[in-house]
Amino acid sequence: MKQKLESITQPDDAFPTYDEAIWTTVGYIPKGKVATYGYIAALAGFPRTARAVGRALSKLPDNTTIPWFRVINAKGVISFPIGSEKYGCQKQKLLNENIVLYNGKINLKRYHWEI
DNA sequence: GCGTTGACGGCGG
DNA sequence: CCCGCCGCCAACG
Repeated sequence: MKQKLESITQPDDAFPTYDEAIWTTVGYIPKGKVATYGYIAALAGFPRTARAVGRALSKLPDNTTIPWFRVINAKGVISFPIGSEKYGCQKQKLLNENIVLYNGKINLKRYHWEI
């Protein structure tokens, strides 16, 4: 993985596959910060593919080191059914980084990652 | 090729 | 602020 930050903004076939591009980009989200699906898609070089980002993340193995839990939707909400195991898992990982939810929502003004 | 399916986004009501 | 509708787009059957 020799890709550097600059390649995030200028992807041009910098990655072999769409999934690789997404996973790598997600890996750049700093601890304590979050990013929306659409934002990740744009940085990876595939604007308007927010939905596909979720699909790509769903392919990750359970033991992955990629911080998939730092990706939330544009409303600042975890994109899993409230109360589901996945939901609780993601919420816990975020809390571990001091990212708090207020009424189920994360304050994007405060926690969203900006390049 | 075509219709369906999502860990989505934005806008209007 | 909370829906709901519609647009988007990569997989999958």
